[in-house]
Parts: sequence; C-alpha cells; structure tokens
Amino acid sequence: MIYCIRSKEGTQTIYTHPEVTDLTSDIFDFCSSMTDEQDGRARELIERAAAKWPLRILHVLSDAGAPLRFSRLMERVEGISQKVLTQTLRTLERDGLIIRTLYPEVPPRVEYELTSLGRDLLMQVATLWRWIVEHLDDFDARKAVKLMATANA
Amino acid sequence: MIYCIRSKEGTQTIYTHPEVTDLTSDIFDFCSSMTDEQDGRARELIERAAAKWPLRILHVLSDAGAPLRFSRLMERVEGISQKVLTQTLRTLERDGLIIRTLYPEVPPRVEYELTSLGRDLLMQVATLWRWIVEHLDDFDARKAVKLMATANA
DNA sequence: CAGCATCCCATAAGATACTG
DNA sequence: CAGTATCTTATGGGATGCTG
Repeated sequence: MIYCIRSKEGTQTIYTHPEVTDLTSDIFDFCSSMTDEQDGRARELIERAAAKWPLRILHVLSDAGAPLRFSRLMERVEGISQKVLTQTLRTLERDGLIIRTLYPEVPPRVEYELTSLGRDLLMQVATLWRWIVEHLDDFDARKAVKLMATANA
Repeated sequence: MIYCIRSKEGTQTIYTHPEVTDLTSDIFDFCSSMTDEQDGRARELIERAAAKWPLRILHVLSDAGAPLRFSRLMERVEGISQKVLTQTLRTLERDGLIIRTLYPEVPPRVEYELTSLGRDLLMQVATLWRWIVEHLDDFDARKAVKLMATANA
C-alpha cells in the first residue's frame, strides 16, 4: 500500500482538523483494503494514461464519436509522430481502452475506436481535470497554505 | 480546448446511448467553458503530478501527518535518489503542493510539509485511483467492449 | 544535513526512409 | 494506407564526489 493515503500507524502524528478527517475518512477506508499489487498496477495505469499523448488520443476518439482511421488520428492529434502514435495506440489497445480493427482490403484500412472502459476512464480523468482547472490559480507557491497539524502520539 | 470531451460540432456522430449522454453531459458543459490556456495548464499539472515520484512523496507527507526533513523523506520514499528527490520537491513547491522551511541552524534543518492544496489534490487523485483499482480487471484487451454509436449528422 | 555539480546511461521521442 | 526499421536527439534518472 505504498501510495495509499491512510496512515499505517496509529502512533503517528495525524491531522486533527475536522475538515480533513471528514474528507479523507472514506478514502482511508478504501486504501486500507488495497493490496500492494493493486496499488502498483493502478500506479502504472495512471502513469501511462497521464503520459504525453494517451489522454489526447482518447479525447480525439471521444470527440469524433466514431471509429477513426490511423491517418485521421495523425491529422487530429496535432504534433504526434507516426511512430509514437503507433506505440501509444498499441498500449491503449493492450489496456483495453481502445479497439483496433483491421479491414484486410487493398489498401488496408484500420480503425480505432473507444471502448466503454476508455470512455469511462476519460470521464473519471475529466472529473479530476475539472477540479484542477477550477483551482488553477492556487497551484502557485505564493498561495501555499500550511495544513494545521497536531501531534497525537 | 484540446483535451476536453465535448464534441465541437453538432454535425458529428455522437454516442446516443442514454447512459453515455447522462454521464457525460455535466462534464461536457464544463469543457465548453474551458479555455485553451486553462486546458494546457491543467494538462501540465496532471503530467507532472502523475510522474514517477510526486504522488508518492505527497503520500508519504500525508501519511506522516507532520513536516518531514529531507533525510526522512529519503528514507521513506524508497528507491529515490537524492538528486531526483530534490528536483521533485522543488517542483512540488513551485506548484504550491508543499512548503519548504529552512531553519538556519548548524547543521541546517529543512522541513517539508503538505499544503492544503497538496492534500486536496491527493484526495482527488485518490478518488481516481480508487476507481481504477475497482476496475483493474477490465484494463485488458481481452475484455474490451465496443461503444455503441449512431450517426446523427 | 541538505544539498549542488558532474558524469553516465537507459529510455522516450523525433526525423527519415522504406514496405506489405 | 498503415505501418516497420533505423538513426539521432532529448530527457529522466542513477551514481559519485564535494560543500556551506
């Protein structure tokens, strides 16, 4: 449970502001039930998803609302190279976020589309995104506010 | 509005499953009000936060529940190098997620602590984390399920 | 103690050329 | 069309040594 938020020991200092306790208790309960392996896999998925291109590709597919061919993606995902687009699509496919369909015609046609998991993930990330945008002005060292803490060991 | 989820044109194919429409409408409304600059800055913040170490460091600080010295962080953030810890801490500080306090003693003492923004961000990410862990088994190409779509142009 | 400076390497990403 | 192959460059990160 490396990344989870719950304190491991009751002997440690914890935040005592009621606000904090209220907000975090749910998540804490959840974290305590998460295994190291689950935590690690979730970490990987987050890291991959938040990389340079994946979210953008998922968004383009969502925005299109229909399967897109490789070349259409190249046009719409501005700035990506062919190699990186291919790589990223393969990763997204492996993670079950998109589906790749090859139509064995001449010339070949390949279509990529969002899976329902891909759409759901995008929704979840969008929620986080929204929170960040709403707090954009606070992400600034000059506005940093300390958290009140008291020892309770 | 590069990454937002809303379709730009009403003439495009959109998902018509009621489920989809219901779930996404809120986020769509929000996305339409997001400027390119906001979107870009949020993107940067997400990318930085989801990098290798930041979440782990924030978690360790949250878990400790009190300010930690540099050397305590080195111990608790297993596997990180001194250089990268320093770098990451500086970035977290610039983004207003932690506060660095230097006590000009001999030998010098430096303490790092979470800001309320840092704690809040951690909570938001934990929510996403939780969703991912609950759907861990679905992140698999073999379980991919297409999204139903209909043209509405 | 808490770092900065330096060197080194592994990986990510970009550019270009070629192909089933 | 939708890639693959290859080369080069940029970046992240690790290891080591030094210092106010």
